[in-house]
Amino acid sequence: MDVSDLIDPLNTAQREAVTSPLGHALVLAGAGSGKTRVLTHRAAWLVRVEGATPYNLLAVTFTNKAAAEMRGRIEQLLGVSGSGMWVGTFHGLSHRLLRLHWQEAGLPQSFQILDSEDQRRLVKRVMRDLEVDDNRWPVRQIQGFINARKDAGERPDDLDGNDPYTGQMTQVYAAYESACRNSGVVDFAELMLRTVEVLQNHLELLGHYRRRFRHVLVDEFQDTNGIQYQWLKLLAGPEADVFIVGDDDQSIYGWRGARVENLQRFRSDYANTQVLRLEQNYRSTATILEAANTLIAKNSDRLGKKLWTEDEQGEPIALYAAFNEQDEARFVIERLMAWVEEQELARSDIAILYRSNAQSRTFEEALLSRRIPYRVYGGLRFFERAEIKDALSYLRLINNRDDSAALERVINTPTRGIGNRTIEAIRIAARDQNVSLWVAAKGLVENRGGLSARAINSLGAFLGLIDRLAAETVEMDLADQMETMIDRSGLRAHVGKDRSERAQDKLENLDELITAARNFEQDAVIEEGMDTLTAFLSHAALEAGEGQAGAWEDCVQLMTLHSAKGLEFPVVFLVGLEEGLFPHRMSVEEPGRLEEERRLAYVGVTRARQRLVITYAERRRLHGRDEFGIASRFIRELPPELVDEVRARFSVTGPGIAAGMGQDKADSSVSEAGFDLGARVQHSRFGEGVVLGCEGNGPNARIQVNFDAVGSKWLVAAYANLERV
DNA sequence: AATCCCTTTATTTTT
DNA sequence: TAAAGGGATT
Repeated sequence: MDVSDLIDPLNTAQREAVTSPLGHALVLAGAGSGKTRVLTHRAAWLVRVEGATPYNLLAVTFTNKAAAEMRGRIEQLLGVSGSGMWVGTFHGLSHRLLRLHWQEAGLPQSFQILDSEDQRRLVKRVMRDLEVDDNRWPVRQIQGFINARKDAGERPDDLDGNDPYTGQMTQVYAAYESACRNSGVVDFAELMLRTVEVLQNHLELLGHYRRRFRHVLVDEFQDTNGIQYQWLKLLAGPEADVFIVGDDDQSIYGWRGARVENLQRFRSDYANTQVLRLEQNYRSTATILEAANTLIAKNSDRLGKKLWTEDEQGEPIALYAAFNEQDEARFVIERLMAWVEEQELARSDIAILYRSNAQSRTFEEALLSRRIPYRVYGGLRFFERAEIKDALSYLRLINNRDDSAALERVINTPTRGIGNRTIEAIRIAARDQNVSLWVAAKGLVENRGGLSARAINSLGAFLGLIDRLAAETVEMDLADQMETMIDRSGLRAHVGKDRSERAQDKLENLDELITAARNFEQDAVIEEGMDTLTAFLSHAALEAGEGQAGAWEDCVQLMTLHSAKGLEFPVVFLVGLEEGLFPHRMSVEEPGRLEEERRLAYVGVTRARQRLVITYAERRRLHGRDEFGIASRFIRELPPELVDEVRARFSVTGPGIAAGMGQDKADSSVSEAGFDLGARVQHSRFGEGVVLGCEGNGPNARIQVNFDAVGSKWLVAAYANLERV
């Protein structure tokens, strides 16, 4: 049997992991050590050498993107495609299981999935019903509580609500649950919890899956939470071999319930776990790697791992202390422009990484003004847009009239004379009779009870419209159904009336949705027992799509450190390394959270392949006021000999006097040798220009001047003989 | 139903 | 600062 294609591309440690004897294995895989390759090759190895079939595999990850990549690579190695392999995200696989066993799970056959926004709205509505003051009890906080409880596997009955806080939270939790039940909807956490419960309560199902899944593989294990761990433990029965890959140093989601301890716990729960380490890094230069190692060594409680590379030393890490955030952006962009030109780098080879989203703005403005294409990751995703969710809500109602979350969303969108009072009356009726909003509304119309004739009319018209459209579109294919709903509900006209410049975008989004439906119908493999509409709605909730179109253009990449995990770039700018910003002020108090920030810095550093530039601003406009920043402790924790400081202040009188920029003239001081950034200067040969920046100090200081006539030039300050104009 | 004005708040995010 | 959400106003 020839397995050279599985084995040859691997190094010794990777090979040892891939070919390890059956049994449990924990692979501690450092950044850039080829963990996805190990995982996929292991899966293929199990089938091609150990006699497993794809049917015996369960492979789990966190994101749709990672799952798709994993599936693709495994299928490629096995030479099969479209197999019945269970490869997917925790939520996707749970969803699949619940669709197959909806009866055992106590769900309606066409149950729908609430995304976070739907969930928040529903929690809020429940709170109104219970008359819980949302000033004292912020909705988001309660939503967080509910999800945290579910992630820990706890139902309201499991909670001890003796103290007022837990008592109040639990009351809302319980009411929220019953609202979900009445509507036939589940939230993301519920997908996990309900799956665990079905398996616990139906041993025949559990036995079936345990007999099937002889080999369980899990990626990014450090990101698992309590319920996901339970889920795995259930599905991977005593007969199964479990192969997990993770990196405790890249655990950056503790704040949303991820438990790094699960790595340790796995080792003690699964006897004879073989622990393997992947420490050879194929991504970064020795300099970058050494910096990363030194930084992460400051954390305690590590499982221990030290990355090494055969790569060359590479360039030192550049550090730039900017005057303020604009100067920071200016520096980053000039530097990246120079590299794109000189080294013929693609713009997409360059990433600007920051701690928080708000920091992207300054960079966007600077990039925009120089007409450099860029792409910001994150933000609103396609299926999360308001007009898209409105359209989907009409379909949800067609699918299931009791979906109160959907009804509430569209009952007066577009406005059709059903105001707050009417909706409130429906809610009260629904609550009193413990029925869905749809049933309550129907009752009100039939009994003509308690509402003005006008309200009854409007409401009756709405109910009739939905019923009629449902009947008329039942035979249509999904895309036609979608189009009919968008048009006949009046949504398209409503969206088109939006007299902001966004109306056009929104209309295009609606068309895009119809196209998405058409493509889905053609391409998607639909689970047994699910109709196309249900499948599409689930797909929309589980896979919210990309944030921005236009990804094909060669763009500079802007994203948070969190979203950069798993990616790599030849050039990385790590910006805003100031105390209070990174590490964030909200994380510096507790040692545990500070360590997570440090891991985040580690993730950032290890994204870079060839060049890493770190910047911070000595002054930054934050929440409308000027804040003075000091360099992040993470900068000090890097080995100084690997860091090359690019000096922007070129005062000869010593450090500490920063030349101010534009906005704050009163505060700017100019040293004898120096010029303000932005100052107009005169050169004997090049004429007049504007000072853009400078590097170095003393006699070696170089000044960059953008001359009106000849453009930007670097000049040695000592010889330039610049005169202020 | 739309508009205005006030208050509040400002990490990280996938499913 | 600025954006978003809520309440009151028109």
